[in-house]
Amino acid sequence: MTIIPCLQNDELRKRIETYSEVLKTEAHKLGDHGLDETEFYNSGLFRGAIERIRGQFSATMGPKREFARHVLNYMQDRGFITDWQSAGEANRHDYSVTMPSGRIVAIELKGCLDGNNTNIFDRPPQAHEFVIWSVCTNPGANPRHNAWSGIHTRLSAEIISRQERVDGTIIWDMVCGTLGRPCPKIAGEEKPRVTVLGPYELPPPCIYVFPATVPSPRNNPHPPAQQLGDVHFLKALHDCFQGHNDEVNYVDFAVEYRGVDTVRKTTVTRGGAPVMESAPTAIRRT
DNA sequence: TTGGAACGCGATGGACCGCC
DNA sequence: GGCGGTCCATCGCGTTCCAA
Repeated sequence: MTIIPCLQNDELRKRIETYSEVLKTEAHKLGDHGLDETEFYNSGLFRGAIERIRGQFSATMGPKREFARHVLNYMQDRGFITDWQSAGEANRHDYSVTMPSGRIVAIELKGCLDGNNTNIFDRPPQAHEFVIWSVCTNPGANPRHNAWSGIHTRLSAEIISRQERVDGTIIWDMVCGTLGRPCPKIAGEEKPRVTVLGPYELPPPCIYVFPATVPSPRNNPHPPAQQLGDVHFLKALHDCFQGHNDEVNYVDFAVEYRGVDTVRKTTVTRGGAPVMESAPTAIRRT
């Protein structure tokens, strides 16, 4: 068992690696820069161009917000949520959602979860629920690495060290269910659970439910994960997009002191069985 | 010694804001 | 409206640490 059912497309990964090698060795033949091979690779032109393209991809939030807008409108149209609005640039979170129960949910949109940026979040004081939603638009990314890195390496350490509660994480985007990232949850189904939503054809989301309280070595060393129904937005998303109960992931963190270190053990349970468990790993914060 | 995990940093673009 | 500065976002990579 693994932390997330889907996996990196191995063929695509190999093709990316092969192509990037070609690009590195043949790039001087492209364009009209007028440099010979040695001059080209010494000029910084190649490195600069690569960084510029990468930055353009990284900084483009448009398609991610478009995806979230489609999903939230769909949920609102069907009564799973009452209302939603963009939180605006002044706020640290991206969306504020009102549930039929009246609860206010703050949603923070993130990328692939691997990287220090995952740790940049603030739970707004008015939120009854706070959810982090990973929208990874890179079909070549490794979902298993990113899910584990995000939940254990980044979020668990941040939740514990900053005492900031996160109710859950969603790993689900427009690449899910495409050829680049086929969804094992619906593979082989006679009638695949696909929701057609604007330009997207979406399998059920991958949902991770976190504890209701922040773990603390002395007072609260091992709080259990909440039930899905405790986090209204996650339950609504699960129901709206045809999730099965045995597909929901429950995450808990056990913390303790070991010498000068605070260590945490992250456990992910799905379908009643542990699917991933870390060793007790120290939180390093300088 | 080596390989992998953890995590901070670098390079860049986009959004916003104030000033002219 | 255009320009420049600032802040914050992204992902990949480098460094450090530790277990095998």
